[in-house]
Amino acid sequence: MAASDTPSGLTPTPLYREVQWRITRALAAGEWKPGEAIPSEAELAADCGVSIGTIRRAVDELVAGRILVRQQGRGTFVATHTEDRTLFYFFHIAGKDGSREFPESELLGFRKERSNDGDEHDFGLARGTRVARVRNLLKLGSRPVVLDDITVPTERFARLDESTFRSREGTIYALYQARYGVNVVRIGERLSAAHPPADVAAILGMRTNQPALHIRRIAYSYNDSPVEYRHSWINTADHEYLSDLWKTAAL
Amino acid sequence: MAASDTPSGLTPTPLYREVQWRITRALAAGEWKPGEAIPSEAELAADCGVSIGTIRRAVDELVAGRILVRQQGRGTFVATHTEDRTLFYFFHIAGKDGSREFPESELLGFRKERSNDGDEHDFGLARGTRVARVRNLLKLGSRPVVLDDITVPTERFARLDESTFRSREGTIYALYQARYGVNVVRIGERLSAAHPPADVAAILGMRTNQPALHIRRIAYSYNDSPVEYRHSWINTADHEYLSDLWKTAAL
DNA sequence: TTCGATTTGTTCGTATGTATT
DNA sequence: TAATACATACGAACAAATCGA
Repeated sequence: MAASDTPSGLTPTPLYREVQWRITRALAAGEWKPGEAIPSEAELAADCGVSIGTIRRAVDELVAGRILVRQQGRGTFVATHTEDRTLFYFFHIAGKDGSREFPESELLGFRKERSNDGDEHDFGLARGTRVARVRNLLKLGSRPVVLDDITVPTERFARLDESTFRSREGTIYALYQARYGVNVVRIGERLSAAHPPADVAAILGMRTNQPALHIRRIAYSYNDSPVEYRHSWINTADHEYLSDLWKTAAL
Repeated sequence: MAASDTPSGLTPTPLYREVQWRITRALAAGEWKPGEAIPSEAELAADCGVSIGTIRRAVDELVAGRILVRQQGRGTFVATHTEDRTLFYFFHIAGKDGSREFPESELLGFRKERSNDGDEHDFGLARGTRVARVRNLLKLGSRPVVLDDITVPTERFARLDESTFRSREGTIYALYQARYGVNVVRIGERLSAAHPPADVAAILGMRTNQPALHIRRIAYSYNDSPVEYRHSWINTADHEYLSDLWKTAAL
């Protein structure tokens, strides 16, 4: 690999980071699809003209970032949105009794329109962008707990429509991944407490003078490019939001 | 290092993990104090009878878990509770305008007593344990935002008293670390929305029918041993709770 | 200021073990 | 069984940062 990017005077970028970049770019370009194996370490080493150790070092960080998954004897794979992964990294709601289950999903609304001042204010999304609006309810133990109002710019999602959403199997991010090649790898969330709007309260079986948890979420794909925006309302009568599930492996 | 722990039939524990264990035990035993350097990689390698590469592998995970900090040319150090670290890993409140500042702290109460049913229910802390109760207010921009009700078993904190708390410099975790050798390395938090109790509302300048963010926090030291329990109430009129500041380095 | 010793950071190479197909 | 792929471990060499003589 050409040791090109040395921004004059500064210390040169380590080889393993250049390799990491290269892999990330290939991932973003859809060169290897979710669920597929990427080339073996030996192959990558040959392609990049570096040692296997350097490849491992590059892949290590992508594995830590849950972008790739290694399996001894099989290969290294592009991470997919399985239920397990969702439950652990993208769904932070648990029962106050400690229960941790996968939610049922119910599509309540779908429409297409242009983004407005609210989107710009809440998420920094430029006004006038073509977006789809999705209202989705999540139930736990057959009771409504989370209401998601999703805004997704349609640019990266060709021919996104209601039936696609309604007939999907698995999670919404799995749909993005399988159908549109958009891979959500990280989310950022900002939480506050507030009284829910009347329509939301009605859906969640709350009164409007009861406190609810409100979340603004931005979902990112490779290279921290944002792909989806969400307002969530959560009835925390019997459930909680978990933060720092961490346990960074480090005993 | 003796390859002892091979639970019969299962794959043997990797060497680097045994080394990691050994380092963690030494840390927990206070062999190296926060801020101090641990022995050099070459030294550790000699002591443990393994190669430097294996030492690096062991230390890598501890660095990822923010238990150790490496500095090229200087050495590897036990992490300390600086303001920067606190702001990033243990204080998740930011202004809705995006501002991120270090809070002022004000001690509102201190007493010692025995733990009760509430502690057992909320945190699984055994009844009748000797604990200190600390009420601490955090202000942002000179306005009250977070009220912490802290419960800490006094077993690991010899001669903990109010004046120690009041006259401390820096954060509470820095106090634990500097004065009692107790190093908080990880926290787990559970969030919900609720109406604040009257006394809390008064302190935070809220009405009791306004929604507030409530957090149950458990702070852990090495080996996931819990050292402190906390109830926090947050006025989210102008502030939010940030989750997944992540950016796991993985571009 | 210079220099040398120390320490971590990067890269390479090799050998062997374990899991999968 | 054999081939493939990742996992572990060792060693060597040099680069870069730090610090004290």
